[in-house]
Amino acid sequence: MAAQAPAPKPRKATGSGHSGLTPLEVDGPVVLRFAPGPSGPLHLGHSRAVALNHAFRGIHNGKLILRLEDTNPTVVDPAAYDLITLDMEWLGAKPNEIVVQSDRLEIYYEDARELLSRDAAYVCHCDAEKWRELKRHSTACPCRDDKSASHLAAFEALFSGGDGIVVVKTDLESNNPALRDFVALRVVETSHPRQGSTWRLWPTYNFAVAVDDYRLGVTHVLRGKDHLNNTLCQQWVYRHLDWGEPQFIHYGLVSIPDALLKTTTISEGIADGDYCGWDDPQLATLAALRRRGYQPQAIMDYWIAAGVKEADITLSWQNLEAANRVLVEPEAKRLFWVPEPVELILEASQPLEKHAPFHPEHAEMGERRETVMPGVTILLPAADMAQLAEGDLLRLKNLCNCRLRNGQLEHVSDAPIKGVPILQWCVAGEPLQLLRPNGSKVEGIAEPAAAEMMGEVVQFERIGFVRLERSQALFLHR
RNA sequence: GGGCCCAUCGUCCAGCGGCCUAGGACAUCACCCUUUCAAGGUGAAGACCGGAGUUCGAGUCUCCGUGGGCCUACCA
Repeated sequence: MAAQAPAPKPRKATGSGHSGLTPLEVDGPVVLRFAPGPSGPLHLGHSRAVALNHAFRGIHNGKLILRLEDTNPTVVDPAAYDLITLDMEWLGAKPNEIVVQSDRLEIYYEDARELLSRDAAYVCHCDAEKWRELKRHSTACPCRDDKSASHLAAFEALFSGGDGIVVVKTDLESNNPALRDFVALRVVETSHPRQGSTWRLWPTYNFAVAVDDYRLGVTHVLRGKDHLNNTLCQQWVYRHLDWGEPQFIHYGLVSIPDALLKTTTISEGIADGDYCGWDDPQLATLAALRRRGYQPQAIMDYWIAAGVKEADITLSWQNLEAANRVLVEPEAKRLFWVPEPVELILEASQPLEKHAPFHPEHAEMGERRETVMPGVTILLPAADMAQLAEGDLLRLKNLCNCRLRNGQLEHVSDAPIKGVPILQWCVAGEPLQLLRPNGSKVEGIAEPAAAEMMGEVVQFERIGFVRLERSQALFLHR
């Protein structure tokens, strides 16, 4: 309910600071929608729309519809319906209702008939190129004002065969070429993953969106600025049909550096073996971020902080990482991981005890204990060892101080000594390959405790946060 | 070519005519702390795209310029 405000205050500010969002102008219940095309799972770019719509649903105790826009049978990925739903749930934005456009074709047909009978649309049989060319010069095609034929009859004929499109009349004179007459329905013979070949007449984006937003009772259309002209087109449908309009709100475009977001390119890359799947850690799909250990809350918070300004913005990975670090740091267990290990024998007169806390500030999280016997082989990072020379002192972290002599480690003492280089080490452990988002891989050995933490986000000391998987550690961020 | 939208520190946000000698977060730099190069503490550096106007007064309003983005599909 939105009944808290006696009068809907236009441009109400105040909202900055808390959730950060300025509440919507409301007059009754709020219905929002997130409307992706099911051509693949969601990526980081989509998550902004999810975050904003979800946040406003929360503020106004409204309803959020997930609308799957699958009116182009040629680009539908049947798996995407479930993947998208799952991604939304992961983000904590489970929709109240899911609608699929291909289930609603008859609704679009009905509204198309109404448009035709009101002379607000026409059936056109012209060549596509020619029609476009005429439009470019603000001139009507012969079909547009052909009163001799029944456009309604021509429309019905399209169901059984033949070519033709249904066009919504707008203003051909408009000096904005993007707004002159637009196609509402066209023939697509390709079989649809959900509908098969039951239908051959499919609505286009602008028409289906206008119909659905109205028919589903959407009160606030919140979407990117790239839809500015689409909104103008869609408003023609509202006017032709005497429909009340929802409130249209546009936020600026986001540019996401170093990220491949184009669904078709990704799926090609998967097919070619460049990526292991939608969750390949090199990608910026939500599946990939989830797999690497990103917390949904970090992503949601990031977008809420960005708000709904109309200025275009650039995503800062660093800032997103910082938001995630805040969430992950208090929970992540610390672990040694020795990259590209070199082997050295430990010389000691008695067994040594390792006591390493899982978290330096949370003793209650326990510690890693290990008894190290004299004579065992210690694994140390090759890069660190390269810095040391014969006779140097070094400290095996949380264990003891050693002197490097004759290719061996000579136990010297146990208490830490100021100024002595501290190295991570392990005796034996889990071979774990570190996989960075740029695709690079480093072999290494993690201490045995890692075996019990599969699936968890942990912090490899001096490396950064990673999420553990079977034989891999997926790099999250520093 | 045409149209639409936008313009404050590196990034994101705040600022809605005087409270701004422009504030915050993250990033950066320095120092402190530290058996992690994480976290934490202290401090520093860092922006109103340009030009006209309106006004007693402009980051805040108007116009022009410049820059950027998007749309101009029988894609979504």
